Amino acid sequence: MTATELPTTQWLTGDEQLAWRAFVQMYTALTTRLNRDLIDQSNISDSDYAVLVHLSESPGGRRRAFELGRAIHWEKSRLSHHLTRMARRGLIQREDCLTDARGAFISLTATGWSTIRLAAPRHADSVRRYFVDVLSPAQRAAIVQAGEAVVAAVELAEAPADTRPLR
Amino acid sequence: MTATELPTTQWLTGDEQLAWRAFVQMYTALTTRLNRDLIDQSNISDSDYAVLVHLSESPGGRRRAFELGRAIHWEKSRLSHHLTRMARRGLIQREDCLTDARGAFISLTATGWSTIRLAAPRHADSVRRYFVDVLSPAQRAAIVQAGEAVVAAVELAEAPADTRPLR
DNA sequence: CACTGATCGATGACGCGTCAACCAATCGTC
DNA sequence: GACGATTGGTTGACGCGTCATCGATCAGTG
Repeated sequence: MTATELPTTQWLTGDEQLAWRAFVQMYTALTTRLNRDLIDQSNISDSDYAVLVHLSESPGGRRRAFELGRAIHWEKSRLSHHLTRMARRGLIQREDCLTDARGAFISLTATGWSTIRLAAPRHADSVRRYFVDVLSPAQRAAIVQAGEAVVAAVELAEAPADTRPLR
Repeated sequence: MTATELPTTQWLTGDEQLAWRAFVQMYTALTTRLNRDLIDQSNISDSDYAVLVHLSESPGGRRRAFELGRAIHWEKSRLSHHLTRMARRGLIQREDCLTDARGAFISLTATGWSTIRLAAPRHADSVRRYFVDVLSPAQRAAIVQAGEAVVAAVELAEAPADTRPLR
């Protein structure tokens, strides 16, 4: 939802602004639409989806909470809250970890399994419909490269100063 | 935050998946980072920023609430809630509309003005640093075109069925 | 003028995400 | 093996976004 820049304030040049606005519009349209499809078709949010997919690809549909958190880049408190809500809806359950008494395993319930199995292909259809199918191979390639460059720039900024090359 | 697809479940082909994941990673990295910069540097969220920018570019720093909502694509209830919070922080204020007794004008306060004037150039720097400067002109052009295609596809799905071409 | 329907906006309830604080267990070091 | 630091995880408070509902006003029609 980051700010739609508006044309009259030229903090960015015309070209730069055009690209930035296109990008913002693209991802807002895309994410709101995909989330809407997910809710309408499968009654889960995109956050639920991320958790379910990751668990469904873990051995036994089961994984340590902290691993899950790392995999989907959520902080532990957000994860804990969300798991509580998903458990309440019967999608996942918590289990004790025998080898580390602090830890918890998160595992899919039968409901969780059937939910993700129904949701995944529908979601893939949506992704194809609004994204993959409307882009040329060249455009997709450009996005892959752009993604690498942007992620690298952001990670550079996030690295602590002493591990970062001078500039 | 829409779901990170994971490699082992091939609902999308390798190439498709690559592009989709690159896109998701790009916008999550970008939006969280930009929002963080905005909060750290200017003590406002990206939502605040969108409102402030739009008002600052309206005549007299003043605009009808519903126009504001349309411009930034917010539903009226979200807007109303957010304006309440921004008013509480002294960034904006509500004024009566003389020509339409239902309506409200939203206007920047002095604090709102100074906030956006400080925030905008810093935000532009961030956009340049993480996005504009790391992309080639060709990549930017590809993003502009991709954005148009995606937005068109989404809007097509959102148009009511009877205004939509058969397929 | 009266009626109907649409529009502008606010509100309450509720799920979500962040922050700060906390507890318990584990690891590293001496 | 004791002790401080780190790690895994939960909780409560609070701001945010969505939904449903509501009140008030306006516009169009007869």
